[in-house]
Amino acid sequence: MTVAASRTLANDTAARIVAAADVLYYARGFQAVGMDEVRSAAGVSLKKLYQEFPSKEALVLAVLEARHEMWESGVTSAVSHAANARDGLLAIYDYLSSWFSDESFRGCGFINAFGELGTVFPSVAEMAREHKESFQRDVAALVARAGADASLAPQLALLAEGAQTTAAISGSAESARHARAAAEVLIEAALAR
Amino acid sequence: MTVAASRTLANDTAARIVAAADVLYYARGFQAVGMDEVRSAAGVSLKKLYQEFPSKEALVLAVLEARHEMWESGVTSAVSHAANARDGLLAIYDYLSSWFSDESFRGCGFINAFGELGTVFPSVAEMAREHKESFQRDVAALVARAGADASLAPQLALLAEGAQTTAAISGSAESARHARAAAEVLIEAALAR
DNA sequence: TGACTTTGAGAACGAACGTTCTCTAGATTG
DNA sequence: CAATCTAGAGAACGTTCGTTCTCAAAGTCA
Repeated sequence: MTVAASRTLANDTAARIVAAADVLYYARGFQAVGMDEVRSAAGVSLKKLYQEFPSKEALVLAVLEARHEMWESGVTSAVSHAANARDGLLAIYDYLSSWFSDESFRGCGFINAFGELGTVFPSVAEMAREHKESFQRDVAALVARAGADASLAPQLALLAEGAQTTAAISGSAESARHARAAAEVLIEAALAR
Repeated sequence: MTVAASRTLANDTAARIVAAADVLYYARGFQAVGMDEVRSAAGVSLKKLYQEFPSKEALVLAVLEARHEMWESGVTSAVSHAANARDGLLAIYDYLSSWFSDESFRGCGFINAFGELGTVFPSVAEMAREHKESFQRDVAALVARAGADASLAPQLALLAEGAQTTAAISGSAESARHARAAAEVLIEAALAR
């Protein structure tokens, strides 16, 4: 077996483990899902699992990393289909709306991870912080492109954050509509100034 | 010992247990704190602990109940010192700001509980839902008193929710300022219509 | 083929947790 | 005082979990 092939195989295995763990962790919480259940869902031996991820903490971090990339590419894709920066900002809330409508939606995985593991694994808290900062930067870039004052960005981000937790707890996707409506008012006011 | 005295004693004991558990649960998470640690912090025997709360689930629910009442009275007090309904709405964000500045602040306890225990204890998920609905009603009542359209209420609530999670993860209280600034714009726009 | 390495299945281990049980010392009551 | 009840301290129990270890089967290569 060539080096390239073995690396691909290893990545495939790791990706399969991460995908299985992500579904379980997100649906039921990190502490409620044991390594043995991940092993079973991923169809892999416990030895291989610990070979790819030397501890549960490492696996959790890999899952969050993958989740961050999924989020980032989802937002980027939604924004890129908009005609201009203003519509791009609003597209974020449409993206949220479709996410909230997904049957498996259970809030922001990073907020959940922060609350559950933030104190026991500081690395998890830091990863959540990085994820949120990354989103803030994305919004700030769009706000700048739209020609609005920079203070608009954290306000729009707050609406997105609030919509996520509200949708999770209420079980309804309507918070995305409310967030979008509020964002429209804030953007209009910022552009009129 | 009279019936009244024994009831008071029982309530004192229960309140002490709840207060100790609240501090521990909020600071470190529910699953990270065992019954024995609660027992030790409350200075009570394990037998008495289980006599007051027959299970950890019951204790968690009592802690959330107490947290809800603290939140409710804090908001009510902050709002009541405002000159009018509009200022009352803004006072909510000032209240959040002072809460975020507290060293022990670690996000909304209900959001944390929902993420950590929502799937294993449906009663916890329902309690979080009730808490958030209660807040929505409070905001809606203020919005009505201010004479603004009812659609403003969920928008203002989203800002408050977003500020809480953002403050928790970022470790900064500035999200309360951003939320307040956005709320001012939304309220002004709603009243001008 | 035959020696050696790798792998998978799952048993095993040590720790932690929620909950219950035991035992003893002190309080209560007739 | 003697008999009975209560309550506290913590041992014990059964389970779960993260992690490691065992052992036999399969694969590799000279």
